[in-house]
Amino acid sequence: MRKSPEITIHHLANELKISASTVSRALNDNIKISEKTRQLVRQKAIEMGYRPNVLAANLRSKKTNTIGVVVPRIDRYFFSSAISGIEDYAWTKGFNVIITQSNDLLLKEINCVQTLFNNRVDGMIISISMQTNEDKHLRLFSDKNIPIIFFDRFCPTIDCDRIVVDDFNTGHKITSHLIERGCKRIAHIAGPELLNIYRDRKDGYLKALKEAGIPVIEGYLEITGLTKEEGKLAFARLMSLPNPPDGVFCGNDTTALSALEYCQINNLKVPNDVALVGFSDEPFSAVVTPSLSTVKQPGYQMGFQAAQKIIYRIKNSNSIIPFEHFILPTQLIIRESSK
Amino acid sequence: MRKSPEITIHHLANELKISASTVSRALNDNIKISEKTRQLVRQKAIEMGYRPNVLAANLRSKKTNTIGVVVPRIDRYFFSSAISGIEDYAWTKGFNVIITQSNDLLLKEINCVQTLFNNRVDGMIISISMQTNEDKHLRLFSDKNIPIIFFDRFCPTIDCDRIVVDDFNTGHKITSHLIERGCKRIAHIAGPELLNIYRDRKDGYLKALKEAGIPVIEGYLEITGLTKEEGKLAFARLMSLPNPPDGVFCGNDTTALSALEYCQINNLKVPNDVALVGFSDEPFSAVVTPSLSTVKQPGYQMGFQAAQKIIYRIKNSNSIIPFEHFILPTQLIIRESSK
DNA sequence: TTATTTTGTGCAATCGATTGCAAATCCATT
DNA sequence: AATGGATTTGCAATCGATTGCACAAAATAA
Repeated sequence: MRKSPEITIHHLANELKISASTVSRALNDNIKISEKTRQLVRQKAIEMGYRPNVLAANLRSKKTNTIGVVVPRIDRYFFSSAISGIEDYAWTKGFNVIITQSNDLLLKEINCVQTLFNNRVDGMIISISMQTNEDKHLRLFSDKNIPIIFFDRFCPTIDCDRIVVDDFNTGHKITSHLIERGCKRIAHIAGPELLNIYRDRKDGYLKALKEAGIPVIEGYLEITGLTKEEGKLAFARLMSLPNPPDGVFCGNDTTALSALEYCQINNLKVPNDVALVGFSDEPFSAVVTPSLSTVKQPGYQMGFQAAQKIIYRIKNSNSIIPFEHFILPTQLIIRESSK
Repeated sequence: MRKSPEITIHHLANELKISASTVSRALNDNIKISEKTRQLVRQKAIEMGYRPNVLAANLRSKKTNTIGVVVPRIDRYFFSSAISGIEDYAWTKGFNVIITQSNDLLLKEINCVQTLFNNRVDGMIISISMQTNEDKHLRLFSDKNIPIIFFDRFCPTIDCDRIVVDDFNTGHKITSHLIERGCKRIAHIAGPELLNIYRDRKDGYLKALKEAGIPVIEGYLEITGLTKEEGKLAFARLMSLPNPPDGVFCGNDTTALSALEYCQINNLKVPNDVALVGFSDEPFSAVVTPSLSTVKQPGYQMGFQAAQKIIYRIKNSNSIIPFEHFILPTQLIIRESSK
């Protein structure tokens, strides 16, 4: 294990017979340094294989050039594509990205946030867990004016930037679509009331029904955790009602898929016996049979934009920028399951 | 913007009328500190809301408690689940994870590695890009004895730990399976020769044919980038041969899916006209019609294990541990497309 | 030539924690 | 009470870069 002497600005300074401060300034393109010495230092730095010690610089400048990310699960397509967007933009600005996952557990989320805080990330991009019903951990950041940006799932009691899709109107759009295609009895498998996204989708559903003069039938609204299993059970309950629905708006693609599987097993024709619409446009939705109508959420863009916004805030932390709530459009994709 | 005075060990020291060194040691459970003062310091730290400055500690100790990860794309299920595994384990050991993606470009990969190096990660877990045909950037790490662990796709010229699946035997297994089910003319859509995984799969394919005494037919081996588009073209070429195959081993599930789509459009029955097997068990593979035979790769476990190994190495950097090549088993999942 | 700017560099403190070595304290033993 | 040894604690240097302020050098003006 041969020791490689790590080159510091002091080594450069010695070689060039100038002070370390000058070296530091030269490397940072400080205007007070003459072009001549700047070149000299540059040259020497390359020659000696100098590499700046990020840690020391961070300690002094109290910046880490790092943004923290908390998502429920990394391996879900919507989130991984958002992360991809975050990483791609952060990259261009020389920022690092630390990823953590909450597994949709409040306790783990608190832990993640705490870790990011301790590691002094310059900002945090977060999509909260299904259990998050408190905001104490998030205040760690907001109290210290460290930027937070929520994407998709947000905590309403924290005042900061948000990037979401228009879940309300999308829920409305989906329901209207089912009505237009002739469905008379439309049910909805919703997610936890706690989360804005599921609440909004449900409200959009209710509004569309109301506008069309369709009464909400007892038992047509299922509130679940939107897992495969819960979806299957909820759909089974719906279909064994005395008057089962002929159209179901599923809270996500996973539950729509379980519904599809239930139909296959029970010999129900989709969309003729019951039409189905999901949410998120998972990679499988386009390729199942029948293909699944769903809503495309711009995951990558949301991540990209969140990164843009947070880095902008970090770089302009002295100026007061009013918080913004970005609402990105969704795209209803009508496929076989509701044609 | 009210300034919150950041508490340091010096503040604690002042309050307790002891030295900062004692505080530091007490907080780090140094044995030379009496139980009494240890408790006192602990108490005070909580009371004053002390939080250690990770940056300062890192600077001094030359450790960052961070591992860097480079994957071709974050939003591919195999990789995102591997990352999930890495994150889950690293979490338990108090390590952070910095994620970067190469987008399967050598240049970007070099950049990623450089950044991780500059940020002084304690170790790097990497799956190389499709273009990687040099190792200079990787030597940055190996030359300085900073641990590298490859997973899935590795660079053969760098001597270090690897975690891979047995692509050769899996390729063999897939091909044998096609032979056993009665296929007489078996083609293979392979990936770039550069990558071990694709080369091994192809060699397994060839070996199985040889063992069965089946000659390799001219034009039955397509080498592609394994994208959806290239897959479709390659499959089309195969099917328009004078003597088209009745079984195709596709290099991954994406190309298997394009094959499936081609068959649907061209009215070919799967598996009767042509049987298909993919690789990776993407989420969509189980739910397409017909469902896709494929191979399950333990992405999560590979990530988890890579994290275990690298953290072990980091914590035992003074001792010499011989490099290991872990070969994890795969699971052939036979579904409708090759039944 | 002298006075006044402008421009370029250096000094030394600082960021917050860690650590080798020395010094101080404690307790037991003679 | 004095000595010896074990146990605790403090001093001060260190990690490597940044930065306010002072000062020197060069350029300009008087």
